Amino acid sequence: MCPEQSSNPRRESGDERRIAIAKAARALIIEKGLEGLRTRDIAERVGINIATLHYHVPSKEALVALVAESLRADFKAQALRHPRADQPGLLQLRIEFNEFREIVAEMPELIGVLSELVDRARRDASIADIILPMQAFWTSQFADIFRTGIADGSMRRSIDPEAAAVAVTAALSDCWRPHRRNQLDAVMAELERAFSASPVSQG
Amino acid sequence: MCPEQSSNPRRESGDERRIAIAKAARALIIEKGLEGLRTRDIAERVGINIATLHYHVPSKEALVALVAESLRADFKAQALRHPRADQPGLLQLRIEFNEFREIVAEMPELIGVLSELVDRARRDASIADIILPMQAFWTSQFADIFRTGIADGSMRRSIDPEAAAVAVTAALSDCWRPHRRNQLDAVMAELERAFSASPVSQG
Amino acid sequence: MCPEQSSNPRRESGDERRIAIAKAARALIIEKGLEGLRTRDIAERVGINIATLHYHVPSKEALVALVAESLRADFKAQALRHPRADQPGLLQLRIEFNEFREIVAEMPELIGVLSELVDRARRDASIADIILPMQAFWTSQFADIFRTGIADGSMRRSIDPEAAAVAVTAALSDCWRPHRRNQLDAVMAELERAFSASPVSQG
Amino acid sequence: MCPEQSSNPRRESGDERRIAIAKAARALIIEKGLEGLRTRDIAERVGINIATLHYHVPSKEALVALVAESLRADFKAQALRHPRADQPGLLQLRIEFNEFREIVAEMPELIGVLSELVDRARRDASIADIILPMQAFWTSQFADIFRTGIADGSMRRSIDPEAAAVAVTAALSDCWRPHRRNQLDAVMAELERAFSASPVSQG
DNA sequence: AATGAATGAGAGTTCATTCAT
DNA sequence: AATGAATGAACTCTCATTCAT
Repeated sequence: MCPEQSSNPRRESGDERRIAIAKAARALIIEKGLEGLRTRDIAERVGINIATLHYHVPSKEALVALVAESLRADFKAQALRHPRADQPGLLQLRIEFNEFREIVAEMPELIGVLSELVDRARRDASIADIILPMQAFWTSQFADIFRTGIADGSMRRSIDPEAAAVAVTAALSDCWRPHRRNQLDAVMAELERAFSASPVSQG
Repeated sequence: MCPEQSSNPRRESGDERRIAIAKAARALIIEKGLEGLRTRDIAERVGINIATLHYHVPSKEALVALVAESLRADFKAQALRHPRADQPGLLQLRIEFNEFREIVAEMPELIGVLSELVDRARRDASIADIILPMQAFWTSQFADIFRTGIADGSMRRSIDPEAAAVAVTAALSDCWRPHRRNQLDAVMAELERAFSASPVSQG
Repeated sequence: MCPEQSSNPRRESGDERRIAIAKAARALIIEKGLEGLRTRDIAERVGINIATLHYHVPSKEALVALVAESLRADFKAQALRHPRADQPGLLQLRIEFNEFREIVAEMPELIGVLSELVDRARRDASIADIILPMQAFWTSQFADIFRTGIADGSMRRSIDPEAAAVAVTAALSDCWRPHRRNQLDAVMAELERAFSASPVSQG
Repeated sequence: MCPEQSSNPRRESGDERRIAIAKAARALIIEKGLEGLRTRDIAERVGINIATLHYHVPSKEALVALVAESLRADFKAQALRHPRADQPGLLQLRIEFNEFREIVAEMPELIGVLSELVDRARRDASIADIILPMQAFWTSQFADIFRTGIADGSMRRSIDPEAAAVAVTAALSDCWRPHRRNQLDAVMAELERAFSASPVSQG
């Protein structure tokens, strides 16, 4: 929230600056959208000159790629925090949902920036190269869970793992949007019921 | 000879021009994205001068609102073509899916422009005023269907109508994107199974 | 000299503006060199906004091409003023020299701008396409004169017309430079002697 | 082991660095022109940091002066290699032409950089101070030759030594340009005929 | 002697908008 | 209703130069 919070020394190493630039860019993408992103705003928020920004990140295209990369790094790091091996599929789904809740809570901009980049990936191949594999990876994680759940009997046998995974990631992405945020829990609960095997609860 | 020749006459009534402008703008939004939309490109495509465009649509903000309005008009028109009263909920869901397939086939840009505007609505209140009600209307249609289906027994009783409706619209919107288009049918089929009452198919 | 001499109305036709832009650009190239040419300086001298300049001439590359074109137009116009058909070669050479003196007097910047563009033509194909033919045309005019002079006996028989033409145009171009200007007449006189047939004056 | 290894050591004496910088600058002036010369490109080619370059050569103006100086040094060295005292003027002219051919062959960039600097000298007094004397020296060498040739009867008596020298240096400079290079021999031959006394060959 | 980081000034270009006709 | 010309504000990017180490 407070852009000048960090010590902000006159001189920092290149890596630190690049990280700070990516962070500022992500915040600004959330505020103004990717199309409203201005290099001068980023520089100002980082506390450096516009020319210094270009020293660290040579072009706006490279800047967006940097943001995409930083997104991927966070995403992977998050994915590694919750091992779910050897657990029933339905439980794994719940774990994954909790993980998503954590992401929304701890890095509220991650999903938002991601969906901006997904949009741009449609028209920008260099973004697509970074973003689409991420999206595919996320989807494939859910597909794996569905396959596990079908096999261990915790999920409905008729599930099409790939199609279900698409539906789930789409729903989660959509619920990230502020006007949907309050429906996140209800949607997650509905998705659990939709894929759960338990015919009992359906009476 | 015929004064109403539609092939780009020098002078057209204001309404005709505004419709042509909205149409050109929608096509360009699909091509270049909302952030890549340029008033000059629209004018060129319509075949008028940039100043003439501003005569008909006073500002870019008004232009985007015009696009949103034209979207709403098409959306409502489409919604009225398929009466579904007095049919089982599950069948209504299928009808709605078919309707979506028609939209994708006949007006492939409608959903794309809509999702661009939904994104922008987050940061632009004047767009939100037009777009969010549309989205809400679309979602509420699905919620109604789910309520009907629960009541008539064609759908799973445990459905949360609002949450399910959000999941469905999110999945459909996501499948509109080119790289998901080929998964549309599979996702629709999966959604039908997910909300259908039939315990038989689940063993 | 006085940049604001002309009436400088608020609005002019595109052609008039383009001519004024080319004129201002030529003057500035003489003052600051082609590498010191700034679009903002041109706009200021013409009395228009920088964006207006870009309205008339879309890019700096196009601007330099415009200057090259304007040079060619002036050059051709000048070439047509002095018919030399049916005269002895040596006399034609004198006429050509007088013509050059007129150019230096009336359009002192023409040769200077030309030689700047010749330099740039070495590294810029789009300039080369316009400038090199001009230079070739100028050289070929002298070669023709030498051929005539050899045939009619007014010039030395051993002349290599092409080589002599190169030497003459090089010498004239060089003498255009301010620090050589005062030697122009002496050099021209020397060139006349160098190619004249009259062995008497040498004997 | 050998501390004076010339293959780009980390630390070199100031003079060596300055020589390397001048050499790199000359090559880059040929490639991109004086207006396309960038200090960063020079540093990169020398293999040093941009700040290090500024340590050795404090400003770009000083850099261009350094190039001019290095040009003068090479020029003088070349001039001393061919003594022509006590020979007929026409033969001296041929020797001088051969010398020019050697320069073009051995240091092809020397004339090119020189003519770039001559252009700039028009607008830059500090360059003019170095370059114009060089040019004057070169011209005066030819003027001396012409005076000798007139005196010893090997050249046409009507020659104006100064004017002829200007014409010759201009022609040679012009023929240095790539698109004229193939005409160099023909132009030199023509110049020899133009100043030779031999009326016999004109027969 | 050398360097990574930083910077002010300024470059060309773009764009929605307005003016005069 | 239409248009060519004009514009202010803002954009990304470049470059010679300087600072701290």
